[in-house]
Amino acid sequence: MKPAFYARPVVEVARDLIGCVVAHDECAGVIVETEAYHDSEPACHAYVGLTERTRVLFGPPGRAYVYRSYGIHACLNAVCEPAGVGAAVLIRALEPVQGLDLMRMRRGLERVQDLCSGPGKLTQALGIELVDDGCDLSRGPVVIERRPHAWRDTNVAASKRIGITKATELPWRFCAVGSRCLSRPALSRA
DNA sequence: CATGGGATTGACT
DNA sequence: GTCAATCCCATGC
Repeated sequence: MKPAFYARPVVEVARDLIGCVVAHDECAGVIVETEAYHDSEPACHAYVGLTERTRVLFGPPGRAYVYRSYGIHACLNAVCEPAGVGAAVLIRALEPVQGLDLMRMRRGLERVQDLCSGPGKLTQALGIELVDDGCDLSRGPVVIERRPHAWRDTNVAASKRIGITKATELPWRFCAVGSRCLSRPALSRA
């Protein structure tokens, strides 16, 4: 999608990205899980202000923000809101739709539900790495495309974000209800 | 320049 | 359920 899609409140974009398609290097999957992050809350990398790492986060919307997690995994985000605001949507899980065998090779696993059911898994499956940080999501190499017709009316559930220690109460995680490719079930306990 | 902490995953008890 | 792997980056001396 074009930058205008991302130049809106990050929580809205996180919900609207469910059902859209991420594509890179002959592989593609439908987004079934996202989380919103905003520089006003301490779980967001941009909370510390403008640094070399957060430069892309504070830049124009519609770019990829890719960072290394736990020294091992790469995680993919879509930068949102106008330039000057540090906000992004973390892509947490996909349902694979193209390039399944290449994904299996990169992951070393066979089952479809093991290929992209987590933020570190999907970047490995699609071959997304830190070199993709800052790339234009409407031009590539990493591309996000609008929802296929079959995903037009997907039911979306909101819940608390996963794996963070700060601002844990915000209901900024969004899941496609019923998907078998989520990193964790959609409904968190109470 | 040294240090500590992750927006995680997979293997193991 | 627990825990190590591993590197980037922000912070503090």
